[in-house]
Amino acid sequence: MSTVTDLKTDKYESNRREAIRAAASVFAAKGYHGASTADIASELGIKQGSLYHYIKSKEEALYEVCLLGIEDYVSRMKSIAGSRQSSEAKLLAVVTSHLASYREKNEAMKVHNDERLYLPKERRGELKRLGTLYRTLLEEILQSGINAGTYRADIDVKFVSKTMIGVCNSWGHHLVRYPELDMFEIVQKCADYFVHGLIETTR
Amino acid sequence: MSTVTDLKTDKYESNRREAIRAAASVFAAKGYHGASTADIASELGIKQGSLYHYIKSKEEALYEVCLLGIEDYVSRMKSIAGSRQSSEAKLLAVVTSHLASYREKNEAMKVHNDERLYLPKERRGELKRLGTLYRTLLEEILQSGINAGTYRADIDVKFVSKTMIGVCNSWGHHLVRYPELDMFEIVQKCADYFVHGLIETTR
DNA sequence: AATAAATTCTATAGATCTATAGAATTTTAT
DNA sequence: ATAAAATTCTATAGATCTATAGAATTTATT
Repeated sequence: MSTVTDLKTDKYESNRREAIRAAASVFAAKGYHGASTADIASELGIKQGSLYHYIKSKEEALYEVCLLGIEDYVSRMKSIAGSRQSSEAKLLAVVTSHLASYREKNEAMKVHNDERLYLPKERRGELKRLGTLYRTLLEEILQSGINAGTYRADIDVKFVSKTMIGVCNSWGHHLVRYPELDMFEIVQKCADYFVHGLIETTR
Repeated sequence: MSTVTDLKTDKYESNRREAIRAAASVFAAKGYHGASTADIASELGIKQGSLYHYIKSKEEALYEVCLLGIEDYVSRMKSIAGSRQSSEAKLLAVVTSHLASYREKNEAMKVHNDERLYLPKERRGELKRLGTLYRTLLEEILQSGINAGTYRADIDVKFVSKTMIGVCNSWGHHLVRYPELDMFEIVQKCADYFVHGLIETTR
């Protein structure tokens, strides 16, 4: 009996997830305001009005997309941060995870970064919490690299972490827009560049 | 007589520029699709319909804003690239110019970066040309640094230039959003980080 | 097969929003 | 001061677009 109820619920939930993914795709392509609920419905092969069986409002859809975009990305960061590796290995893993996130669930990530500010402030609390958590964990990785003597003691970890996130998002956009780009090549170059910079040294 | 005509023309042109600037401000705050022509008119203190005395369409306004956003920014790059300084000095100047551009005409720059893809492709030719020119000039600066032995010979100049532009745009966004940020501090840190990276070296 | 529940559809109210036309007003030129 | 030109306004046609209500249809249960 409970099995029956669960099955029904599961189907609804799975349809709902489909709807959120369709919204992600449409928002990523046209922007939140440029996209219509008819576009989303059309992506799902249903009529505009039917969409409201799964979402309460267009804004709710945006919120769900943004959450989807950042959640698994933060959880990956958590497991990297908690792992036993060198700071350098962690950094490489972070960049890989960040760019892979764009490649795999690219639309939701993009929407999170480009459109979340269109949500009313009251609705951004959880997103902000997750974003800050992500950056804090990255800062800790950097700090431990400094403590280990691998990285320069005079770097501003907050500045560097924000810069790295900016770089990853920038390349993430390129990856979404140009599917022919080789993700691993970019990851490699980013990590190398983050660590060694431009300058010629005797290594 | 021609003076008279010129004066009139000048006034119209100056009003038109005002309208473009208002559009920049509104597009930056609400996004192209989220902003209405009524918003722009209201910023100017006129009625929605009156706006069309100065622009042919909302899309034309977006185009003009994007052009405004990138033009002077490219011309500054030209003069830096053509100047007689070391590659390192040029790089610092580029970052300064890029971020200052955000600080001064911040809205148009932001709109260029965030909204230009909403223009139909046919209308993006000139913008693309200017953007590519900018990147090419940056690549030349990097290459001359390599040739001079200052920078590592094994860096991918195209990759690095794109990354730098990404970083500048990312910090540009922060600068627009948080006016309390110290631009010169960020410029300094970016330049340092670009060149030296994270790694501890005996310098 | 009959009944209940879930899903989708149609139709629409009520707000937009862009662009235009022509009238009213303000500014400039004679 | 009068005429001409430029600017702004009002009003509106014609397209949107979101969200809802209730009917029709499909799917699941007994």
